[in-house]
Amino acid sequence: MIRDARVLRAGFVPREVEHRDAEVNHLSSVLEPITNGEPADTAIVTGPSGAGKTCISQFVTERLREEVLDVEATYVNCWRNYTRFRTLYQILDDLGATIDIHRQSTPHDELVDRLQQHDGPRTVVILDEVDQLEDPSVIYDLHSLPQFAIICIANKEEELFSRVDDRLVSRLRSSEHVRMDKYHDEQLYDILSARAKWGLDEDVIIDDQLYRIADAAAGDARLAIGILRTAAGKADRENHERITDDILLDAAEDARAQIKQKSLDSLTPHQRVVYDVVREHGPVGPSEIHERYSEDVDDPRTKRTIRTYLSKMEQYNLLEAEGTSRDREYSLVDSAAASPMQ
DNA sequence: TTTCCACCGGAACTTTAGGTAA
DNA sequence: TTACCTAAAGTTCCGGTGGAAA
Repeated sequence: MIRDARVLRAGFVPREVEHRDAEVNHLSSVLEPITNGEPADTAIVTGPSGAGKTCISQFVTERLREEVLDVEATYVNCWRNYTRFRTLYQILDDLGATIDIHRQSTPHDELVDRLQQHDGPRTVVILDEVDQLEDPSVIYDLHSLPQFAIICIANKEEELFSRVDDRLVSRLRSSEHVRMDKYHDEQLYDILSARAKWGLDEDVIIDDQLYRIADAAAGDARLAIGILRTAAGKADRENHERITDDILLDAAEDARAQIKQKSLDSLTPHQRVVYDVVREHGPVGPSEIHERYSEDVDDPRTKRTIRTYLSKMEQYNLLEAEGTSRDREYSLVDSAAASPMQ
């Protein structure tokens, strides 16, 4: 049933990108100077989740590396590498320059120095989910190094700009912006159809089912491909010749649950207790959350720390807050209710 | 309209934990 | 072993905001 599982994986970069010609050309033109050995401008790629931001950034970078011999590329997910240290470390690690760097005893400045001294080929640095950085000054660090071309990927440019200081805002505003919208259902259908063509045997899934996945994913290509992957995997395990409607229904729920579980796995034990309090008692106010949380753990953190946890979980789209002041209440985000499979 | 107070989040400070070097 | 260094996590303090009550 599954002809090529790679095609259905989340991080797969296709040979051809569907419906993003303008954005691909725009980003390619920003990186163009690199082909002549000159420094390139910083690019900012913005758009909603699943709009193909990471995909086109990697696609353009890959294509550049095919054209030019002396170009390196490195990818950093700033959600997982959210501190300045981890981001810089990840880049140095990709360049093979971290042998004698240690997490606790190497100062930040030494990592920047190390990057400055990097005398290898010009390097494209893709900073994905850059709005998740705790300390965005790392963008400034990289911006000042001409041998690195930076692609900053974020959901909303306002959120990115609101978190950086003035000197960086003025620099980023003069950067090239590539703005991307959600995919339409027809476009999502084309993407799914191409993935199904290369990844699955013939007649495993019918057009109507692909349209329903596109509809349920509501413009999010990552979710759409996730549903297709989950459905194909389940049908394969259960020895079906084709994907049935029941399998598709389950896959839509599973794909959403997997995305949520990924966020839950990144929580610390204390954060998890806070999440569970909201899950069991929400909608619930901050005072009650702290009260119940304090009953459930041996060494409770302060209210201020809990506020930081809550705000982090809001960013992860695990919780949502209503009200602005004394009427503030937190509850779980019900992602499944957003766009159920028909 | 004023006052009270829960809540938010920035800034500065402290504690913790892991690593180095003598 | 110990003194010292650093990043990360947590705490304290405090000004701003906005809903509720006087």
